[in-house]
Amino acid sequence: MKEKINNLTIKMLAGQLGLSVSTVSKAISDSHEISASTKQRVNDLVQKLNYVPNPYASSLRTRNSKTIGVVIPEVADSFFAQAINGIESVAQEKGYHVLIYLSHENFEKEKKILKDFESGRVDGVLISVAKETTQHCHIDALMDKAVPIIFFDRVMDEVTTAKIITNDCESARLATEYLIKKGCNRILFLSFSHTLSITCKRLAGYKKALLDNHLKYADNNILTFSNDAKKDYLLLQKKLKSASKDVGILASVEKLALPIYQACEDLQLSIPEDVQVISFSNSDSAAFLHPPLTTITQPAFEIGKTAASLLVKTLERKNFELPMEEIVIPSDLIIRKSTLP
Amino acid sequence: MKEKINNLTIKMLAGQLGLSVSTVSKAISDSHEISASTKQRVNDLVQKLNYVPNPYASSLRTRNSKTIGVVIPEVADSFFAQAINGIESVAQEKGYHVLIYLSHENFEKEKKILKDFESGRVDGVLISVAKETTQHCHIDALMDKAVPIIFFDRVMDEVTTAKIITNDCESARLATEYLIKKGCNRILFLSFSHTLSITCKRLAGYKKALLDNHLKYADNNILTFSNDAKKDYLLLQKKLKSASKDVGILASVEKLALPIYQACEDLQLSIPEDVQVISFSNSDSAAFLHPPLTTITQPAFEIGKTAASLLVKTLERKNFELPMEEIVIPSDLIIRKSTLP
DNA sequence: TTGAAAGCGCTAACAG
DNA sequence: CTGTTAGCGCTTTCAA
Repeated sequence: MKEKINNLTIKMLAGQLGLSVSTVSKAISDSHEISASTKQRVNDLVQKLNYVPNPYASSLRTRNSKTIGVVIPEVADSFFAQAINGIESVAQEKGYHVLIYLSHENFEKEKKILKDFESGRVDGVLISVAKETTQHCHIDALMDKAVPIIFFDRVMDEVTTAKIITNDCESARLATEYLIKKGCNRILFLSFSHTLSITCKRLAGYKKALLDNHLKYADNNILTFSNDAKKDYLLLQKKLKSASKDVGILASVEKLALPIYQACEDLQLSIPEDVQVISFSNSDSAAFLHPPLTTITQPAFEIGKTAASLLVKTLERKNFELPMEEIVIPSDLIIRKSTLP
Repeated sequence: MKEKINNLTIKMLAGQLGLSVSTVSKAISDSHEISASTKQRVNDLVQKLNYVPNPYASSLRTRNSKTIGVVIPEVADSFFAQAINGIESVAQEKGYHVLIYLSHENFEKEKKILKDFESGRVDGVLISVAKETTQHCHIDALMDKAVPIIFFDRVMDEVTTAKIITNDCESARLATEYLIKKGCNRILFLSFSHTLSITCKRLAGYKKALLDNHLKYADNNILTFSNDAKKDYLLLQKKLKSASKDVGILASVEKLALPIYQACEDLQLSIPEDVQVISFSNSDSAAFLHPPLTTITQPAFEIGKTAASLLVKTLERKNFELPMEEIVIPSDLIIRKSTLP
């Protein structure tokens, strides 16, 4: 293996220029203490020798890393992909670095990740919690170390910090009502967690719509998916088989949509004639499914961007107080052909 | 803002235990020089006080960061999402951290990102180059600083280093031949770059299939998309309109597939009767498009995982030589209904 | 406007 | 087996 090259240091620059280390340091950070001509000389040499400062030495000294930690359950979901885009857009603009971690919906992994953040590796954290996460000790521990942490999408109500979310309850209510108006008298709600903030709120919206429209709520219309794709699929099939006419489905997350299409195909049920479907989804291909899927589409990029902006603001300004409440960016109900005209 | 808490240091631990700093340091890293009983005492206190070492101090001293840099053009593409998953899986296992950067297909951004890597921020780099990237000065500069860099998917032939790719040429050849066998006598090749390794190789495979099957190659069957979605779409429509019967399309990247469906819908062309379609795609929803899309599906997770494993191996073992050639992991041609039976 | 010196928290010779 | 010491490369008083 190639030997690691002896990297350029400020000390070497100082040597070449006949200046002191501190002067060079100040010149590089464009301090007002330094004369224009010295800055010029320093910067010329920096350019010429292609000097790149060691960020870790700087971090050690200044106690900040210009790095934010992003913790998400998975990447292979359009929502999170777009949210990362939003986060990255502000990171790139503001000169921050993005460390990414996947919890894979697992609480222990999430804990381990946050534990590491107590080291000072990151200046702040953006998190969308795992499905399994019901406690917040790991988050509290981090906050105790004064590491700002902002939730996005999947939040914990019990923790007092900024939360960037969409109008989960209201958009689920709207979608459910839409299904009712289109003639569904039985509506299945597909979920994949009892505890996640987003599924609770979306379920609440679903319930509210039923109530508003004088339909009775029944537990057996709620399907909670496990992680066992096969088992989940069979459950869905069973429900669909036993359902009468005029059934609707509201899928509370993107990945639940495709199994519905699969099940309908296998059972020879046609969408939307036999079953109408609406799903939370940010996937581009929703419009090209057969039939095109009516979706609740979340402002994923915006959510990521807003969360990151807020975090960076908190980090930059000594006096900026992290707003402790929720910021809600509404979703869109996009009507396509999986619901009746 | 909350004041930053005075973090625990090895020095404080040493003080409490009546040991020297170096003993504690060695105990924590489980050095053989330290007695079991001392290790026990140290670890108990570490546990009790919840000590987390400062990674940047350690990095500064050891000159490595346990961090890898990942540079990709975008995240909102199933291939890259899955590749990140693969990368993260080995990072998590091996205790590495993943810094992620998006080039947005832009050469200047990519250059800036790699330039920063010269600082020692990362121990190694995994990159899939931007569409605009045709030079490799930025990569050479990094390699000169002995930072291992491995290409995945989109490589540069001119650079001598490890490259993890799929069998681009062969799978495109296979797909093209499949279209020919199914009766296409004119096949459009949709590309979005003249220069990218993957598009060149896929085009070569396409050409080879034509040659093997005594079809003549025509430049006007090659559609190169710009970034102007509207213009691209009109171009595609125009081509499709002017095409006779028995036309096939091979889309060389995932994001080109949906516009084809859109265009066929708008022009009232039916797939696969009027036009047969095959696309490179890793999207789950391919199977649920209307009609289900025949795809060349790349081993995205595997590619990411292999690239990351190789990088980590290079980093861990002083004597491990980065293999300088290509590792090819084949793609699958998954036949669905966008091609004739 | 510049420089000397101390030190961020950790590791690694080296000595004991 | 444990301790002393000298930095890693940078920033930051403080003094000149």
